[in-house]
Amino acid sequence: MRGATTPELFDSCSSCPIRHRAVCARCEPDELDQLEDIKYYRTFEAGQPIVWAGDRMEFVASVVAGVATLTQTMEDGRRQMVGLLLPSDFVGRPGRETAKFDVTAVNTVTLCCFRRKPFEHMLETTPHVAQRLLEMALDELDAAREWMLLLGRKTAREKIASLIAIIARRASIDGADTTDGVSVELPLTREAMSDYLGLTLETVSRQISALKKDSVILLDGNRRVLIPDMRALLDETGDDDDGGMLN
Amino acid sequence: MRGATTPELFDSCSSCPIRHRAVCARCEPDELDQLEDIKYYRTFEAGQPIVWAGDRMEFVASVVAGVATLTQTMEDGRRQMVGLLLPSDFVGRPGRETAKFDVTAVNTVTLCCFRRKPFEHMLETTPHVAQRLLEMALDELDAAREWMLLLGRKTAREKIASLIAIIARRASIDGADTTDGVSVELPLTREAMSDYLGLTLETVSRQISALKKDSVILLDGNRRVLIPDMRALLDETGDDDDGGMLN
DNA sequence: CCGGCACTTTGACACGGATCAAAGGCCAGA
DNA sequence: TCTGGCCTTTGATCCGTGTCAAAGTGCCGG
Repeated sequence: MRGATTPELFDSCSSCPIRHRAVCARCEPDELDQLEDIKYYRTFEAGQPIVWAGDRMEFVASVVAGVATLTQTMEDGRRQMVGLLLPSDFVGRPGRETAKFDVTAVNTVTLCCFRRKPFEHMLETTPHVAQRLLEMALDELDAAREWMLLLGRKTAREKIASLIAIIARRASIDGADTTDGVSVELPLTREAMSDYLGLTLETVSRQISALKKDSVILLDGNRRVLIPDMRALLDETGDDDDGGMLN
Repeated sequence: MRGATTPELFDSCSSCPIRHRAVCARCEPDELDQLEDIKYYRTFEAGQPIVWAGDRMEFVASVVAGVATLTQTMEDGRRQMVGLLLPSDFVGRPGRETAKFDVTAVNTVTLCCFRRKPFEHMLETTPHVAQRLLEMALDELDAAREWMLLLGRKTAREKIASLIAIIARRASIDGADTTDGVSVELPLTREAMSDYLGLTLETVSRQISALKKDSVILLDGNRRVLIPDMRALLDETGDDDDGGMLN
């Protein structure tokens, strides 16, 4: 998941065709050449599996465009999302032979893939890549821990409010005007939201309706959400801070 | 949290007084000198707070002995454990000024602390330390994701069985005989278990009683658990694999 | 324009776990 | 040995969310 990384890093390496934080920030030209040799792009359509848990992983990758999910499934079909991958997020784990989770495209996804073995080699020889990856992994760990609080202790209503707040925050990273009403496109179906939140899709639907009835949110179609008052939404999340949404 | 790191790494640097994976494996003598300068030990008694969320963090640390927890608390008192820290686990985050979670000693805890600023400096100049920390962070991320499945989708009974299995696995890393019955000391109170699992302590108690009634576990006092048949316990966890418990 | 399909909403009811309450162990200190 | 406090167990009841069912909505292709 994308954490609180500085936008400058993202753009600091404009000569790199990847233009991607994970491997691009602070890259030297010869390192970029090295990357060029081992990288390739792949595109996946909405709903398509990217990897299945247990598959052999030949690559690690960066999400360039689109949204993908990381999920775990139990034998009887119970499913839990454990990662939501947005552009700039990293897929795969250096040093791991077989995937541990299912990765699925939510909409059209473009990945910038790196062959795993050479990428691992580069990790060992190019210190700042390991440092950058460490930073990203720690951001994800923080996000995972917030998510654990949500899963373990929040009510269905708080979960929905939190999810909308999380998506709104990410969508408005480059500071869209927050003063009077924010509009967000939910990239997920009700079912995917339920997998994220540890609920059923019926409960998700009911709680969204309830928040609408109470004018905390407005719906435009059933994917676009209008937030008339961000403060009011944040009050519904159960969090004591604003998650960096307010000034 | 401790992941599937090789025991060799732990012992590979016997000259290092820290004898600790995070910073010790593959250390060169001069790097060890550098570490010596910035390290100090601290001990905390059972129940004592180690840091509060929001506190300024002057150090990062390794757990040398004892058990500590990472928890988040909501305004109304709802609490969720988000990390269980055992010996060799890492505390704190390089680059972070203020703690994000409460850290509490469960029993007597000894930390090997490193002053944060110099440690961060060493991270930048000593590549293999960043690589090692990356590996540890990714292990923790995997553990956090398993935990998310537990919190979001497992029943109370499955949660309890999973927790006992997790503790049993860690306790018997150096291959205690698994063939006929394993005995594990639970380091946590029922309340701490409930914080781990996203349950109430009453439910924890009831489900432990139920597993006992069904002879999946036996109790010796109420902290020591005997597992007559590991396979039977693992069947109760809802997981499809054995989590590396069986041969 | 219509039909079909996937997604969503709403309703009725069931059930697992929370809540409230009280009693039972266990250990440290007097 | 007795006492007080903390942890744990057990019981009764309640409520939030899951489950099952059916109807509504919107979109794409024919």
